[in-house]
Amino acid sequence: MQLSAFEEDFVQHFGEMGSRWGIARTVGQTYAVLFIKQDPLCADDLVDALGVSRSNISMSLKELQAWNLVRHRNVKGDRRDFFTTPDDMWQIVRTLIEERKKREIDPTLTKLRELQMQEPGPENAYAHEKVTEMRELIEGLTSFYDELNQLETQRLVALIKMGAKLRKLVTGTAKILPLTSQTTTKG
Amino acid sequence: MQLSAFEEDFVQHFGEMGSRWGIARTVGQTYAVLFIKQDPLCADDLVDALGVSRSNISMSLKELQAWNLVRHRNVKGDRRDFFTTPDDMWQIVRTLIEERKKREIDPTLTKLRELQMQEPGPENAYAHEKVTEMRELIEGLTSFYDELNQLETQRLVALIKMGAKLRKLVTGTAKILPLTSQTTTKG
DNA sequence: CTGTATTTTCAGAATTTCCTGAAACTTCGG
DNA sequence: CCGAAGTTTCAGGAAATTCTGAAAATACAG
Repeated sequence: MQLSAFEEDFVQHFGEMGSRWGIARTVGQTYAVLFIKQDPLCADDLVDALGVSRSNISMSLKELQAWNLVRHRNVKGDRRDFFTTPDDMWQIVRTLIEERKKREIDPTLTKLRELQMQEPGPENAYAHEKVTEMRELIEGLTSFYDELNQLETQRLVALIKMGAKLRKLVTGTAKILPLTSQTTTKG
Repeated sequence: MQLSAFEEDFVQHFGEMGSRWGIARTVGQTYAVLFIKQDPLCADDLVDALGVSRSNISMSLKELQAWNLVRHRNVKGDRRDFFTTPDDMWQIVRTLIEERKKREIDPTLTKLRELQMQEPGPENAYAHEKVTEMRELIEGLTSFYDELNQLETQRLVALIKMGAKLRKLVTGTAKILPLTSQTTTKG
């Protein structure tokens, strides 16, 4: 399972970006190989393509499976496990955002809510207020995300393709949404 | 510059989340202290509050400044530098997204475009196609982001506050956007 | 220019994260 | 039940990242 120069370049990039994306080098490369190759691959194909240890591939695949980013396919008459990436790229985008939200945002939201339960002594009045402000902002953003996420992919694609029209639509909604809720936007 | 138990809890959380957010522990904590304290603080206040070295604070502040997440304020009659976080939380959100886009998405978009410049040999036909698919998806998403980002904060807040209404609005737009562009949504 | 207060730099120590190889485990045909 | 093919686990080594302390740089009053 040798990679062409073209594929190699693509795969290397995913390895290098790994640390910025919060995943290990090999995890990124493993995903990249599965993405760019049409046929399902088994673990040994990946060892061969990436030149890393068998156990590293095993753990990387496990992590990708935990993130729902690879699929497991049994090939009849072959005992080995074969893997691919899901075909629907939009599903991949949804999964990525969902997983990042789970890891990067939800724990903080939980902590902020927990902090807010406490009765603030007078010394913490300001801090308490800032925690509220941050919590409300994050809650607003995540509800917005939840709304978008509920749209079927077709509509989401349409919305995203709107481009410049979107701004006009929202601006044109001024009558429906005349910014009356300014009491809460003290910033 | 002692922190109250409440503040300490908040600051610790930002330290712990740091690695998930792709920033160093001290950078996260430094930001958290500046965020939760009303008055501008100098480097020594931060050393005191966090119990880390002076040089670590210096580098963390430098990094936060590079990200435009802290402001630098000169206090008259005091030679030291004082720092705060910007008041407008929405500006902070915009900055965070912008910086992450710059670090996590733009390099990949550049790489995908670069790969696409190459004439694909027949062996790379599939890979070339997948690169195109990924590039188009990312370009679509980033244009959508650019559109939202051009909205003034007030309108953005209004949009985000719409909640459930948003879905109806977009769905109601079906006549304006009757999903005619299905030729491109082969997924 | 000198002396003092403050900030920055950077080599290497400390810590964390990632990867490997050996061993254990699982699955399945015979 | 045995053996072979395949997979997973995990302790410890390798690599990368973060932090520290000492020294250098900067800023400024006198």
